Amino acid sequence: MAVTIKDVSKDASVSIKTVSRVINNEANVAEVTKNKVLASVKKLGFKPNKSAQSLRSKKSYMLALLYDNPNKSYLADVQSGIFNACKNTGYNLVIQECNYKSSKLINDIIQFVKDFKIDGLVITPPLSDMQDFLSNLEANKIEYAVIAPRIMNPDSLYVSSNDYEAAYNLTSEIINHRHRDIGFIKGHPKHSASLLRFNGFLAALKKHGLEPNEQWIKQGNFSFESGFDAGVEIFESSKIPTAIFASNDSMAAGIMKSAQMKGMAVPNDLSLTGFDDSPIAQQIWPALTTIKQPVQQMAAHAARILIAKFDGLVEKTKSKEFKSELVVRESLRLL
Amino acid sequence: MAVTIKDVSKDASVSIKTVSRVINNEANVAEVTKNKVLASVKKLGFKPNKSAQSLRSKKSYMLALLYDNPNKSYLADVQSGIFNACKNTGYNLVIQECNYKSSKLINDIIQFVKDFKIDGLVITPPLSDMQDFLSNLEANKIEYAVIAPRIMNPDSLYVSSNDYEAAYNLTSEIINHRHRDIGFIKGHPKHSASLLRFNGFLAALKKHGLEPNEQWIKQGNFSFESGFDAGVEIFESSKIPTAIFASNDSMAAGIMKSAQMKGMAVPNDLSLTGFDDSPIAQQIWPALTTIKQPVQQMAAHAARILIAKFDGLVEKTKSKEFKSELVVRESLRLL
DNA sequence: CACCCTATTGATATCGTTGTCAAAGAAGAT
DNA sequence: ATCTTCTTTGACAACGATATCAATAGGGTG
Repeated sequence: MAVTIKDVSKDASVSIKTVSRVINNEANVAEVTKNKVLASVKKLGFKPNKSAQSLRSKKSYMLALLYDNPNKSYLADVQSGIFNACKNTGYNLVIQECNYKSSKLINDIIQFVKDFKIDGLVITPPLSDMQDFLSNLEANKIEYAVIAPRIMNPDSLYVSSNDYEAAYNLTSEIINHRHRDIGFIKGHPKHSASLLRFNGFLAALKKHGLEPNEQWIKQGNFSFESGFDAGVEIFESSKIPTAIFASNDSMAAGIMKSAQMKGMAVPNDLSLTGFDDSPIAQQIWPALTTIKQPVQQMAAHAARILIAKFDGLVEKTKSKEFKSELVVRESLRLL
Repeated sequence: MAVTIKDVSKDASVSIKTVSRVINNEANVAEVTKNKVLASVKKLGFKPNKSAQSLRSKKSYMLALLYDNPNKSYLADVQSGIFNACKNTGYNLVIQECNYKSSKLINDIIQFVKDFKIDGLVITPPLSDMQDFLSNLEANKIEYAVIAPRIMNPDSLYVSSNDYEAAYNLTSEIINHRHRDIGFIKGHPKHSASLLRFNGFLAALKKHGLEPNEQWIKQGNFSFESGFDAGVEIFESSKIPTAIFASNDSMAAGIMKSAQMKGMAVPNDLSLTGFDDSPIAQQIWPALTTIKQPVQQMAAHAARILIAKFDGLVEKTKSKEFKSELVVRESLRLL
């Protein structure tokens, strides 16, 4: 039989309510009493029963991760980050796959949150950019934190990265390698990061007095296949760029495959850069020059600010922008 | 306020205990009563409160996935499979990363299961092959199902795949492409699949009257890097094989990278095959000939047999071996 | 010194289920 | 017709925590 609050109260010779006060860090408990109780808690190895707490307090101690993202590596990192943040907080994570195109989405999610009494949601792109979805959550008083949203409302909980700046820097790096004819593969149109990366790219071109060439700018969706298709199209153009900036690594890998199938060698015939520093960046040859994002840390932070929002025990934490860094590998060469 | 069992009991004019009986599918409820209750349940949209159930019945309705596996894609598939199996069963999944080398492992896990009152564990390789770990779980009366264990105890819950047979077939396919000099990269030594695949390879060689060449047989650990290193070593040999069978796709990708760095082209200078049909198999060029395993389905089945074991409601399900299939792509060529 | 206020503590109700046990009725045995 | 057994049902306790509210003690104020 496990140790209950009753055992602790007996051992510490106080009422169960006082024990409850101590473990919930409530105000107005005398220091002596508190220490006495804490000693008993430790001595007996008491752990509050989650179900009982949950039943009485109407909290589930569960977060849910909402995603509609085919990128397994990204998802794994996000999950892993959240799990780390949850450790020792008493919170747990459930994972909910969504379809961002579904018209029932918002109702399904509200139902899901109600059914499982989820305390809060961590929301990843592209869901994090669907304003009506988010306002709907708010209208239903559902707590959430978003990862990489388009609009960073200072009142809301979010984590973001400096996509614009990073894309600007990466583009500058390409230009510094004397490339002038640079293609660009856009990311998923619903992800705010796509626009930020594209704008960073355009700004860097402008800064260096270069004009974007529409023929070399293709719409992708962050998938390997979309990169491959974009590559095929670009290589059919009359003139071929000397470098291509793909908005993520999977698409860069897709382009590389299409280039190799055309008989072109990277980086000799074509320089290539990605974004995210996902595992594939190093698993192809030549390895990709890319931008490394602290995805795990971002996800962990999202979970932390969310928990902090509704859990008095936890230290308050704020929304934050994370910095990413340039990783130089072989896929980009000096012209 | 949510609908409770009390509301249903009023609506159906029966006692709460009878409602409880119906929702738990207990015996000895008259058909008429049952239907009456079910009608009320549906009408009111009643969902039992998990916390209350859990508190009273001492079940958590939670499974845990134990893993120590660096392969994100594999892990994502396993998770996804389990989540699918959990849907509509009322069970949930928590994920617990482990370190199979840790001496505290078993104690940590037992503590974890006790703390969270986990109903059952789904265990992936290499943990699924640690006999003392598993016996220890049994001694502590912890329910578990293993994925791809070395020893398939008919009394235990497991799912497996036909690794031996698949490796045999894939090797035969290589030999049918007229290769005689075939290298092999072993998988992680603690994974039972590694041995099965290697044995399947050896058996096929033998069947076709070929001798394995020790120089071309390298120990890997399923990681990209280990494949890369094995490739580097092999290509330093006096004689180079015409084909290499890597025990998984990541290692095959590693070999491909090392080959390309040496200036060798796949499949012209070297044929290459993988195993698992993970995303990377198609994200490199040329795409890998490999073995497709139904990982998601296997994981889902593992969850189902586990739930069936301790949940009377769910249909009984048995341990099962899944069949994998050969996927022919460009990385293997006819000599 | 009487009064009020605040800090501290505890007794008991409560959350929404399932478990225990007994009662009532139906069916079968003698 | 009576006794036994089985099926069906419900009243109420219990799970282990938090919430409510009242009681007590100590300190400050006029």
